[in-house]
Amino acid sequence: MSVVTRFAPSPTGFLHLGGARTALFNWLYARHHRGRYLLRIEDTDRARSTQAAIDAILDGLRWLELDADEPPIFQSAHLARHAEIARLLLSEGRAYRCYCTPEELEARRARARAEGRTTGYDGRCRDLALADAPKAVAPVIRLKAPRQGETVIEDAVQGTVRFSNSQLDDMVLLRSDGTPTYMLSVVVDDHDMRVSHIIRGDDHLVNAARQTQLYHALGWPVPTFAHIPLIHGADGAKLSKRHGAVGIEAYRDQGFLPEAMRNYLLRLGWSHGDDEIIATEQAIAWFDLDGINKGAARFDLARLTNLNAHYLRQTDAHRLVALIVPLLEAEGCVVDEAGRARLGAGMPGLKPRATTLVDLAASAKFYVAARPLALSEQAIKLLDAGARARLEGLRPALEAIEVWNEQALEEAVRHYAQTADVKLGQVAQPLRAALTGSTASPGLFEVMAVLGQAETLARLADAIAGRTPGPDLRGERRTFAEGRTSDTR
RNA sequence: GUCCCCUUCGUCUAGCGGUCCAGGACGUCGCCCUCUCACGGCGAAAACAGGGGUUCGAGUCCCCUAGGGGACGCCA
Repeated sequence: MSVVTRFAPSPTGFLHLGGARTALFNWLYARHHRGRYLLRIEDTDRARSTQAAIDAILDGLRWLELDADEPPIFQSAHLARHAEIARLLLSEGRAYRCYCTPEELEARRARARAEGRTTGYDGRCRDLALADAPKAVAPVIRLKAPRQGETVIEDAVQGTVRFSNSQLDDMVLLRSDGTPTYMLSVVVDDHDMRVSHIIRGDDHLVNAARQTQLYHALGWPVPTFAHIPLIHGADGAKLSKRHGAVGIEAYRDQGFLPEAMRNYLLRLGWSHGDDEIIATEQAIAWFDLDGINKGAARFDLARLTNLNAHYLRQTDAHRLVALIVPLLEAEGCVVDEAGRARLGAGMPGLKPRATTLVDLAASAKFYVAARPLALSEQAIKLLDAGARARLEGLRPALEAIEVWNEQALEEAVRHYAQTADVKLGQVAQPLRAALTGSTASPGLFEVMAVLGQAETLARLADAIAGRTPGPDLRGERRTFAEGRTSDTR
């Protein structure tokens, strides 16, 4: 039997982490078995489904590079087929018309709850004679579910889970307006799409039992279920409902790489021994259902950040430059070809210091910033009269360098420090402040080499002369650094 | 309230009856490297929820308790 998996989000919100991981697992499982992975948009709730949500989900999946093997399937396109199946069950006596109104049901539920009884439908219309049916109300069609015995699901993750049929009421298949419910639609679509493995959040575990009853009533083979535990927030509560609209795109905007996200999500609830860094190709080779844990996992931003830093270091300079240039331009930097070249040359020193694309861009900004450079407060403090005098003293040595490379620069600076009888740091730190506007940066000699002789000397001259942009610009710089990390648009 | 699921360091987890006075990773702390900040290297603190069984032997199997989560719609 060939493996067919699907990710079936309802477009009523954004793609959150739990959904992203469900998609990942389905995708990996299909890839591992050389099967097919499909995407189905469950848009049968016309009132709550929105195009914006559909776009957000599609965008998120595209960003994560979880491509489906066929164009997305819209469930709403199959409504007639679903209704037909409901009527088939009705004609076979496996379903029946129920005339209870939503108001009556709600009232009964409230009473049952108050009296401490089960709130499920009591089945009062189950054996209603057609003659006794109220003419005024449009009926729904409910499944005539078994009342005795139990419904057992063999879950690839949860194991054998038993539900007493007395706990499962007669679910609505077709609404009074003739549209199918989710319960009917999933079963029919999964069957029609020949889905072999249903991998989804374990909030669907009880649904699996009800759907199993439906499969039985239809005489269709039951697919393999794999209910994966939910992802909880750092506070231990369900992620999707209590953590607002943290769509996957928020992580993209915060500067995370899709491969880091995939690795993080993969290890949340699934493991392969002690392996932590698992590239996607390796994940495809290793992924299986019995590596999935049963307990819920909490989201840990520190871990995601660490993984992201790792993948950032693995990424070549060219791609990183392409990724941060838009961020730099959004901050008003003009990045021309020379700027790109500088950024690319500076990447080896920038990469190990960054954790996200956003802070990579922030720390790379000095390479493409216009002169005179904005200085951080600490940098300004560092460039006191004494420091500027030292820079002045160093200047001739730098001007005299003919082959401008790291080695020559290091020799020149160290030699100056020695002759001036000061520690290297007393020259290096002011120099760093002058060249980068900051007290922390990649290695100084690398910075100078990348900047080039002309730019280096020009920035040096600015610092010695005390030229800085106005305080308003410095304020803007701070806004840049702080604003990006908390930006969640 | 009813039903279902879960419970190993702060977090993600390894462990599928003896090799576990419980291993790895992130985070934290210390040291080293060092022109700053990182990277990196070395090291430290840190967990089997509690109680009963079963067994020669239990983190591993069973039961109970506690705690956590999920589901109970003419939503999906």
